[in-house]
Amino acid sequence: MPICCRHCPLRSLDVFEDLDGEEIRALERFKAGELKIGKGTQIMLEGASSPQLFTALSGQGLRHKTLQNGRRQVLNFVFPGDFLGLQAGIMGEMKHAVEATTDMVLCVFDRKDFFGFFRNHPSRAYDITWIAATEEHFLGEALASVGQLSATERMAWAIMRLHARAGALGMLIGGSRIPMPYRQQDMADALGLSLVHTNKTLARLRDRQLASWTDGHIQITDYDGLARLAGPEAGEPLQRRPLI
Amino acid sequence: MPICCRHCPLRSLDVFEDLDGEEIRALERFKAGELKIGKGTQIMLEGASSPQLFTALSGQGLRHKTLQNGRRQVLNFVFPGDFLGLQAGIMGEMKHAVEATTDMVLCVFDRKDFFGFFRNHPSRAYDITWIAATEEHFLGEALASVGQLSATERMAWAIMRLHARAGALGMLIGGSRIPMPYRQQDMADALGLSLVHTNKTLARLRDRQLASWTDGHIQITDYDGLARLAGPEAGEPLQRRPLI
DNA sequence: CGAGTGATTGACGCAGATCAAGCGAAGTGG
DNA sequence: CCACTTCGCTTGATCTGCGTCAATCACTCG
Repeated sequence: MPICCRHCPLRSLDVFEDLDGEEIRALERFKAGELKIGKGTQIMLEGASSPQLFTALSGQGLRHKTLQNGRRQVLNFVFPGDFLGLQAGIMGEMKHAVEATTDMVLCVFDRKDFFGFFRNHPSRAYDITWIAATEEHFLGEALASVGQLSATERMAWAIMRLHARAGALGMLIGGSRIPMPYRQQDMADALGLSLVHTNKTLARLRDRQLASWTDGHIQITDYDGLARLAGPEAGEPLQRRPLI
Repeated sequence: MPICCRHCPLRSLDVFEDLDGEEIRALERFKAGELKIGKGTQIMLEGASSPQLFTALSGQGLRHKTLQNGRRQVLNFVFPGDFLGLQAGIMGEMKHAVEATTDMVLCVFDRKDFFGFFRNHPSRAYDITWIAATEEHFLGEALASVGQLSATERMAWAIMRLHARAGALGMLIGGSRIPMPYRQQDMADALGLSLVHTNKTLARLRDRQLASWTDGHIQITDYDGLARLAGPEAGEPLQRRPLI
């Protein structure tokens, strides 16, 4: 019943690197199963040492961490193909929580097999390091955005990134409509803005005919205008990347 | 003339994991040389594919990225033991710049040997992934600080982190005096604050007898008070970590 | 001694936070 | 099936933390 990795619908996408037959078989041996979860489910808790690692196969979610003062920082949005739990696998404990915002299907791996897999498959180990380095790069960009851009620019940056990611996964509707199964509060917590100001910033983007967020989707109406606000880096297409 | 890894003065510190003789010899073979650079030198440029990777042996520096609008985000401060250039090694191109703020000595590795080293030494590969995951974790914390904390709290957080890092490396003077070879502008760019407000925030910390930054050093005068501002996570001691 | 760099301090203005109220859609339980 | 609650979005009014501008001071260096 679980999808065999060789028939994984994600792997046929251009963004994901190809693997040869032997490599795929190794992955299938590593794979422990598949998990369907409902929207709103907590996938991993902050501070927990999850016994399992996951790859998102379908659905969306978000990574976030909660501070002592009750405030919350959204670190990233989770899309299909994302590898979840690397910190638990490597460092022994999750440093942020992961939660599903739609129903999701996850590919499950056992943490106890992780080190062996890493050791016996150096190319996959390299891929995992690539993923960690890329995640690090993303957080650096996010930090620069939150630290140095205005609310409007941050929002444009976030929309550009979401557009690039959704585009690479073939999730865009009509080329410019991005699935957004999140609340404005989630976006606010991602960009370090208040909910109210997030709402008003979105209203301004709508008035300026740049993009509008309605009904669970963001519709981009002026890509170049957004890109000008967001800075050049935000528009770059995603690099081809490994899929574990 | 270069220090042999087996006599590396850093490795005898408690924060760094031990390696057995064979592992050390492998590191020595990977090591291409040593580099002394003067303060102010650019070690790696944003966007460049550095032919070399480094480990900081002594001195301090900073990682930063520059935005299109001319503003700058400092991602992290560089301390001895830090591995520099992972992104160039893995992703082919640095996503941020690294610059020395004091004279530094760097341990040099050739990028062309990197993949082979990674493949032939799975434990080292694991260590490198550990480093990437830890760096990711740090950036997540930094993002949460910049996104959700007030100027005073951010400053307290930064000082706590610097204290922990300097302490683990035995760089503290009298247990609470942290070497700070940076300008207030650097701290401002790290915390997403203006220079003026950074200065005023420091003045407030000084008035409240929490910490004072003078003469290239931060003196902590009320550790618990700072910790209360910064949040519990900031005070945690550093995990033991690999040294490449 | 003049020029440059970094720290410091005051005055002022604004982007964005906070407070408050209202709205529609979607439960939900009696 | 209809009150009643809850949740998320929207909008206006007000407040404030922090940015910006500007001037001064202390040091260092050629």
